[in-house]
Amino acid sequence: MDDTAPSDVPLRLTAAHRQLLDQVLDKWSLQVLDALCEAPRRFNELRREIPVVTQKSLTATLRRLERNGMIERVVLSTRPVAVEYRLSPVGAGLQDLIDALYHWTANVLPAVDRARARFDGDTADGR
Amino acid sequence: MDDTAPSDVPLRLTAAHRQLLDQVLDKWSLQVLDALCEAPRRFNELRREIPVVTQKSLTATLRRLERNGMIERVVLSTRPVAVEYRLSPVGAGLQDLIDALYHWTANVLPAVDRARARFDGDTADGR
DNA sequence: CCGCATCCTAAAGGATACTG
DNA sequence: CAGTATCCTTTAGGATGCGG
Repeated sequence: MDDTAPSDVPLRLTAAHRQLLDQVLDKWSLQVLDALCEAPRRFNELRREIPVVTQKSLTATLRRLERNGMIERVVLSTRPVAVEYRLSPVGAGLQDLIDALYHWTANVLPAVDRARARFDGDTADGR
Repeated sequence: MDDTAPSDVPLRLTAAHRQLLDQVLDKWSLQVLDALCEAPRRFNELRREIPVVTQKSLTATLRRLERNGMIERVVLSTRPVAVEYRLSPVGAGLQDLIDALYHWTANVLPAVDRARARFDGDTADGR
C-alpha cells in the first residue's frame, strides 16, 4: 500500500471521499462493522445484536457495505440456508479507525455532556 | 485529559458514543469541521466553501456542533455584525481523526471502485 | 451579514405480510 | 433462515421571505 507523501496532500475531503465515508460511517454501518470487527456474523445474529435495527435497514446496510467492498457475503449450503457476513481485507482496515473513534468519544464524552448542559442552560440570556 | 488504559476497554460502541459520532460525523458536520481545521471561518465563508449547503442546514449543523462543544461561536462587534466559528479545544482533537479518515479513503478508493464495478456487473447471475 | 420561520418535497426508515 | 415487497410515517433538507 503506497502511503507516501503524507504531508503534502491537500487534506481536504473531496466529493468521492465524502461519498465513501457517508456510505460507511452512517448509523447502521458503524454498528455492523463494529460487530464484524469482532467476528463473522450471520444475518439474524446481527439483527439480535444491533438492538433496534429492522430487517429492511439491516439488509440495505449489508448490501451497501458489500457493494463498496467492505464486507463479504458467504452463502453456506446448509439446510436451511445460512449466510455469513465477514469483513473483507479492505474493510478490516476500518478496525483501527473505528477503534480511534471509540477512544476519542470515550475521552471527550464528559466534556461534551458539560458543553450540552451549558448550551441548553443558556436559553434566556442575550443570544 | 486522562488517556490511560487504552487496551482493556470493551471496544464496543455504546448508545452514547454512537449518538455523539452521529452528531459529529454526518455529511455536513464533516465538511464544516474539515474547513475549520484549517482556520476559523465566518458564516458566509463556510457557505461559499461547502458548495451546496443551504443556509438552514448550515445553521443547524453549526448549532449542533456548538451544542456538543466541538466549535465556538464568536460574535465580532463590527458593523454590520460578523460571526466567527472556530474549533474548540475538544473539537481540535478531531483533526487527527479526520486526517486518518482522509488517508484511509484515499488509500482504499481504487479498491472500492473496483468492488462497485464488480458488484454492479453481477446483476444477471444467480443472486 | 447572520439567522429565524414557514412551507413543501424527497428520502430514510418502521411495520407487516409473504417467499425460496 | 434470509430475505423481498408493500405501505405508511417520520425526518432531513431545499426554497423563499422576513428580521436584528
